[in-house]
Amino acid sequence: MARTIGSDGEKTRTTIEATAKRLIARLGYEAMSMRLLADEVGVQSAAFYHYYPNKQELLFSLMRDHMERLLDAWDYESRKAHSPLERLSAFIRFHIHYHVERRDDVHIGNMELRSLGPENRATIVELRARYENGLREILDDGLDAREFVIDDIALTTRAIIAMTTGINLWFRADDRLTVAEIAEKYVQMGLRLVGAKKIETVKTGGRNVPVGPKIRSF
Amino acid sequence: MARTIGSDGEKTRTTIEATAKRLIARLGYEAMSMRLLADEVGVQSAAFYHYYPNKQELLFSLMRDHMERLLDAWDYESRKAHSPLERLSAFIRFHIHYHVERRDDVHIGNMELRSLGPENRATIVELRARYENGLREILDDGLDAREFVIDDIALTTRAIIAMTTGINLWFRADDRLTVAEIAEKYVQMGLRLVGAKKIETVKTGGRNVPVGPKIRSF
DNA sequence: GCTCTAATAAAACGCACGATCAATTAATTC
DNA sequence: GAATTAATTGATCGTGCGTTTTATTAGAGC
Repeated sequence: MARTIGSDGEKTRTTIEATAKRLIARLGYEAMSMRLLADEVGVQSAAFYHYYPNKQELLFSLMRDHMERLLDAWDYESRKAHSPLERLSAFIRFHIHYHVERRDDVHIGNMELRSLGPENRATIVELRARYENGLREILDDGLDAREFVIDDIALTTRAIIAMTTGINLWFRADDRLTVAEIAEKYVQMGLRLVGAKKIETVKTGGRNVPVGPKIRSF
Repeated sequence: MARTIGSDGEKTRTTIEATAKRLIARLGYEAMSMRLLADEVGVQSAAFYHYYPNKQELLFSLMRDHMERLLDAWDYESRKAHSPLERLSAFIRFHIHYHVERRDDVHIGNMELRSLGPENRATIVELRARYENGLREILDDGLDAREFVIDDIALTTRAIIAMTTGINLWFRADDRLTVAEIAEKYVQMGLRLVGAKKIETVKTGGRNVPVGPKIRSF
């Protein structure tokens, strides 16, 4: 046998990517063999090399695509909020929702940096830094506007990223809290961390809109 | 050749453990071959099996020993502090110092859970939960004593653990801040997170001793 | 100094790995 | 409907894996 009936390159490529994500997230890149991947996809292992030159390139492609989608999504989302306080809340909500809903991507992004070659690793590290800078800018602006009280912006940035990303380590869909509830609790913790107070909001047309006068912490 | 001059079981065992830690932390468990390990230790790969039944048992042993040392160390350290506020500060300081000074152990503990078999994994997960409970109890007590304002103890516990453990992702010894300075900044962030205020302390005989009356947040 | 045990070397086992190659068939194009 | 291109198989390559077996030597105990 050779080409199979109903075979479709685009479909196979998509299946390979989805399956690889699942397997790498569960087993780790090194532990996922090309034979297992091919089995799960339902093709011979040689078919893979029609789509990628090698295993490493697949990993890199998955990680880079994830980071680019993440940056695009935040870029789009960040336009909706304006004051530093709103923007920080929006960032935390966005980060949590995006990460919890893409566990495999995020897990691979966090665990498999070391499985990348030096050049590929550098590319991903740079994309991560760019994402982190999105948060850093918010804290900077909030400090300038005297809305936040922050001792060390770099550390606070990392602390907020770490504590929110950490949710994936324990969150299960059948947890006592929904993602949205968890996100709100983390927004509160984040606001505490930067010395701001939680503002009251109402849902208006699917958006959270602040109520009452702007609160300054001092 | 067989047994070599000056060979000493205890010394070889120690070298194997130290080398394995280094290699697993850098390359990952799956990516570290027994031949490389043996090469770095300076023996033939067969010699390893005089000390461990297999590769998996080595990993489990490293992870379990690390967790037991961690629990013992905190058990000892925790006796020194008394009020919830002091205890939380002590926990954060301890956690950061211990983790930054044992990067390889911690990295393996965080990254290689999935490389363990189901039973071994369960054992380590239980030890981790026990450690986390140490922090949870502090938050519980602080809430009971009205010293802390916490919305959700479970989440706050995880947030503090995540943000402090995250330091290892970026800290380098030649950073602009020393470990001690970083620890103090995280203590402040931790206290903010639980709605407490940082207490002034003086160094007295190597210990941090609070100054002035106890501060209540309400 | 002999005996016993601890610590290793050297070689090899069977297997699974990532990757390649030639052959073959389905789908597409003209 | 022939020619071309896309998609895949099946077999195989060389390599490196974790582990085992056997033999051998160094050190410890009496």
